[in-house]
Amino acid sequence: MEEQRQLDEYSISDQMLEKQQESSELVLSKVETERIQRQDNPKQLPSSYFVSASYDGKRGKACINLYDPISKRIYFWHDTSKHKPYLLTNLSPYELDQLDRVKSHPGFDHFEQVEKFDPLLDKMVSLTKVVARDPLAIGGRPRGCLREIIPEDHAKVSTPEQPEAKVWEAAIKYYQCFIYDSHLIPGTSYSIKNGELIPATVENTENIVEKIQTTFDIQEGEEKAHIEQWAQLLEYPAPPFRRVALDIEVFSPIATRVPDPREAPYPVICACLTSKIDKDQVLLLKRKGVKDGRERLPSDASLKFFEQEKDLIEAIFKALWDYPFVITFNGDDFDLRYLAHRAEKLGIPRKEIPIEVGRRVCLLKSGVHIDLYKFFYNRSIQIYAFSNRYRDVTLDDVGKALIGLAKYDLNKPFADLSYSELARYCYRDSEITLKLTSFDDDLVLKLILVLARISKMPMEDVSRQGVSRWIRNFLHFEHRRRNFLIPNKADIFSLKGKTATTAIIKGKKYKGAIVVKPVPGVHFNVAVMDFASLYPSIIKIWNLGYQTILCPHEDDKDNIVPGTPHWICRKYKALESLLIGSLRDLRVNWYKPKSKDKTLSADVLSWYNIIQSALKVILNASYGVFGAESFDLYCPPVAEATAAIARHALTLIVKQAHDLGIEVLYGDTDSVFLKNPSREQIDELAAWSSKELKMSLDVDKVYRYAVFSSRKKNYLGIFDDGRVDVKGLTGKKRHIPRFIKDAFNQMKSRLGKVSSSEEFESAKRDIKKIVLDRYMRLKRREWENLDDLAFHVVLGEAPERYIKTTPQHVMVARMLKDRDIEMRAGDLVSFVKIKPRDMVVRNRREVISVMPMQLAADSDVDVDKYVAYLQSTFEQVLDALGLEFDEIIGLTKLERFM
DNA sequence: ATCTATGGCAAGCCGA
DNA sequence: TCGGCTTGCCAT
Repeated sequence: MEEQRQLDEYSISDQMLEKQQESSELVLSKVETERIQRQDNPKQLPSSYFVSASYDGKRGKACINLYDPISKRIYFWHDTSKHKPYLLTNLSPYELDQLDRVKSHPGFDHFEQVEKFDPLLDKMVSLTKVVARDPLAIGGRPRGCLREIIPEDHAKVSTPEQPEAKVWEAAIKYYQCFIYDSHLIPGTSYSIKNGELIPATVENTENIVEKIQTTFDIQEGEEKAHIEQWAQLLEYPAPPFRRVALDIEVFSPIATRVPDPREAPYPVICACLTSKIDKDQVLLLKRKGVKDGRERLPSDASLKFFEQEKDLIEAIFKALWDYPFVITFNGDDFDLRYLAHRAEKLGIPRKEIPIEVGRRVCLLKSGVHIDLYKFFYNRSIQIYAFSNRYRDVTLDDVGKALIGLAKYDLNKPFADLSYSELARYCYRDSEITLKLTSFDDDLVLKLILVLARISKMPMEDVSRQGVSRWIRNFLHFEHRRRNFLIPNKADIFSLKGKTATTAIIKGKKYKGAIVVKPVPGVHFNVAVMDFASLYPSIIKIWNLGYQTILCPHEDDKDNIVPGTPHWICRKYKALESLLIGSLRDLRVNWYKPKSKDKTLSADVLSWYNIIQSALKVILNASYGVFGAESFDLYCPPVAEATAAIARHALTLIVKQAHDLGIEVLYGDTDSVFLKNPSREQIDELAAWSSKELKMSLDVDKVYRYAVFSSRKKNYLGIFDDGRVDVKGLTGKKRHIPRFIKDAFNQMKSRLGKVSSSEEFESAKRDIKKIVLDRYMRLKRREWENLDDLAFHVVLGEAPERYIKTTPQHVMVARMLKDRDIEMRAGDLVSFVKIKPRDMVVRNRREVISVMPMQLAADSDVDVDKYVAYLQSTFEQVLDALGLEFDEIIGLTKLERFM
């Protein structure tokens, strides 16, 4: 059966390929029509991945995109049930009847009475479900939708003593609503049998889930059931993704300016489509006066010239119709948007354009578009999935950091490039884009797939939206599954919005973590113990959630969170606690250890590593979202309680360590640094933590020695193998000039070679030499390259938005603007420090002490400023080593006199 | 339209 | 001149 089906699929796709190859022009629409018909609502479909969802306005139905990993095609399935968009309201059908604009609303369908459990009020409530024919009738339009009409109109007809009309669940995207109500899980497989969608199961998965279950035998009831459900999702295999990466280049008369994609005023001059499986395509537009050039393309790419831009674009579109996954870097805002508008301008009919242009996104009509810029821009992804390995979210920087592939350097504008130079440049971009999805066994796409499963979101959304949306959506899913009313943000806040602690930082909502003052000096044999996943553990163990904190039960008011007046419910388990807690357990007790288990095959290891990093990303954000106003279940006391319990736990651990006779050198939030502890002491402390705090405290790392100054969040830790952890020191910050950073790194590697206190003396001598050498080179103005002295600071905002002060990098941006170089929020500004001088900047006289790199000369440099930087950078470490900067350089002054 | 949190350090601006 | 405030970058 299986084989037969495969053959059929392949023969169909082969035929199609041939057809397309026969004549590349005009046939497109015919072929496409045929294909779309075949793709649309097949009566039968073997197990295929639910990758995306949308609302089909023409049919008034939710539409699911299914990716068949065998034929490697996308198929569409439309909802066959009577599911419709709706909202909930406290008005009865009778009351709603009085509101003219409701029943006469063109999108209105009918009323239903429903019972839901309200987690805020802790009781069942009777509500009316107002069902509509299309989602826009519920909300989404600027005016005149039901979610606004109901409260507005009711206020007009009701008496003051009547309760006001409220609506719930009225701002949920329709396809999400459909996913929740139908219990569909994006990222997993479904087959179609006789037109109906059926969940698919994989036998092998079941076995592993069983194994996981036995690991968690200690857990009981609900918790265990959830662990099992998550495990089932996560163990489910991932398909091979058939994909193409696209990059285009557009002509621009002004070299520094990228044409506006909404206008699409100039021709597309080059496009590259890279898949590495099919033949890569380089498409070039013939233009007058352009040289061929000599640069060579990889032999597996095919080069094609077009006389007409329209033909070139149609060739791109052919691929966009064909591939189930299309990868771009900034395609939402540029490539796809430009192509769509340009195509329209050239008279290509709308229905032959494969792109759906949205306000902020560009989606594909027959596939999934992943814009890697959006994905890598996500701070949680940047920090927790890729440990800050890339700094700027540019193709060049991300490419260099993750796959070691940089963009081609261009030293002239596009207009001056030969065909081969242009092709090589564009091809490299598409190559980087593709490889960013394929490295480490398709890590990025699999990560997106796993996140789609957890969050219950389509792959497109999960790759574009932030972690707070992911968390919100799986909580929404759970609410619907249990017939819980999803509360309004305002209601949570008015009932449970007040925090009771004062933050140390001005302007913050509540008090955060503790940092233990470090013991300055050099300490040998330092063990760092930390709580595994502290905040998620607290949320789990203390049953935190908007429902359970400050609950309405009198007899729970004595169940107090230490350090706060808040109390916690004992009667119900909070959904947040349950879901975040079970994800935590799975990561800590299964996926994290398994991802390091050498007995597993490479495939399984890499898959487990993907899962554990997906969990890490979610868990690390899971506390913060409760303190984020943008989060739909915003509940500051939950965040506050989490932080308070963490302070409590850390304080107790520090005290307990002390009682066990261990010296605590330092601690931050969830960690304690222990000086030369014995095995027994470590075990005792860990045992005490499990018993008294119900949290596991493990040895995270051991330093051969650590160097502390008196500053918090500032230290060096040297591992046994000579690697050096540098935390918080100025020498590692990215805005510091390379000239200083280099010296700092020399010191760092020298410290890595020290293995005993006896060896310190010679290391100190070398370090003195390093510092002195830098100092002398500065004084003698002996730097190799002015760039080495550049500071690099990111503009947090647009230059004109700095009102209160004018920081140096902003001054630099303004100086550049006078020379027509525009700097925007997020740009990195590079400058050197100079002796103060008067200058006119933006028509104002200013005293400036900085100079943009573009304008600076060696003679401008204020050497003493750099000496001061050298001093402050090194003092953070010299302090602890018993060295003095002044002495190091003072010595030479004497010597010079002698 | 977009958005997890707070704590800590260094530098520089700017008004008292 | 001092000290509060703003800014950016980092730790967790």
